[in-house]
Amino acid sequence: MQQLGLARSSGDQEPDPGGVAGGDGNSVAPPPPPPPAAPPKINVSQPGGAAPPGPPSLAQQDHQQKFDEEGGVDDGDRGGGGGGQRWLKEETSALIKIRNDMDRSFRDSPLKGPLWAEVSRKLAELGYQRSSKKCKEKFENVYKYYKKSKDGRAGRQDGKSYRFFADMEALFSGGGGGAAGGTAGGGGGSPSSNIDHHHHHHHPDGTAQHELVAVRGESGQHGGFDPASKRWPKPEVLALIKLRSSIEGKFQETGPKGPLWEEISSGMSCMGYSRSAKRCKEKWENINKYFRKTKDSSKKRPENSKTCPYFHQLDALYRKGVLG
DNA sequence: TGCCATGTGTAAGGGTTGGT
DNA sequence: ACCAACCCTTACACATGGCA
Repeated sequence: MQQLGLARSSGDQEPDPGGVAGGDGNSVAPPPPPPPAAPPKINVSQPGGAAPPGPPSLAQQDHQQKFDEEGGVDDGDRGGGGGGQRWLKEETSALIKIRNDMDRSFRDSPLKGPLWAEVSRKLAELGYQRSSKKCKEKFENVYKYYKKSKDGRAGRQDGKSYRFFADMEALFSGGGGGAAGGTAGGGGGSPSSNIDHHHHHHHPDGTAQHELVAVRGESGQHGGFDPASKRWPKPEVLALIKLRSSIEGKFQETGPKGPLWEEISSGMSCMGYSRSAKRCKEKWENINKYFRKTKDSSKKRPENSKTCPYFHQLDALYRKGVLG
């Protein structure tokens, strides 16, 4: 998740990405008025102001500072005074439930920031003060443990003993998302996108084509195609590369390129992928950008590198002179 | 005007660190 | 072992500026 560090350094505007959408964190989705009830905030594990782990780097310090400011003002992650960083069991369960209830929104919205602000707000209504960032972070960590347990990579032999396993299972295994609106499973937030939810893509606007794509568009690492997601599944990228390189000759000719991208878009459409000419062009530019970047920087790129999966395709095409 | 390169902001995945 | 917090990296969409 987080490129939090980076995001912070630049936008620091608040751990909360929602900033973009208009307001959260500092300004974004201002946390609602403090809940009537005083937060339980019993979790005090780090007396007297939880010292940041380890020697903070400059960036860290900066972050820490901002974070403190933030915490002090609106989100107050540490309740009444101090260091209460640890999440209570009930608190975590509440978080999971809220996230579960909002699953639909998480899947449909490309911007999660405001949604985490909403989660934070709902949590506050229950008396737990946690910033949107903390909610997001906590959920991601819970998800990591859940996934680890599920994969049997947990420390214990009985991986499924993770205390919140059941809660998470309810959310991801199909039973949960229910409350959120029908489609179970998928999950949308960050972590959930990682889960196998190929069959749950009934986007409100879901067209037959989307369904088709959902079936064929399984990207290796990111699961199925999600209409709500802008991400290009690997097969789709490969299709684009194939189409684009097949008419490279036309691109070499002078003249407007727009029609060519329209042609590619149509070709994509024939293959079951719905992408506008503009998107195709944009994606093409991006993958080439990454390709060049990767090629320039990583002379030591491992053959089986998982990143930039189309590296070899592009590399081969450039070598052959198909592209140029 | 269209293309291209570059910058920015955000999302997401994986991993690490240090305290409990 | 669990957990909170953080770091790093990749990927994407969108905006912008330079250039032919």
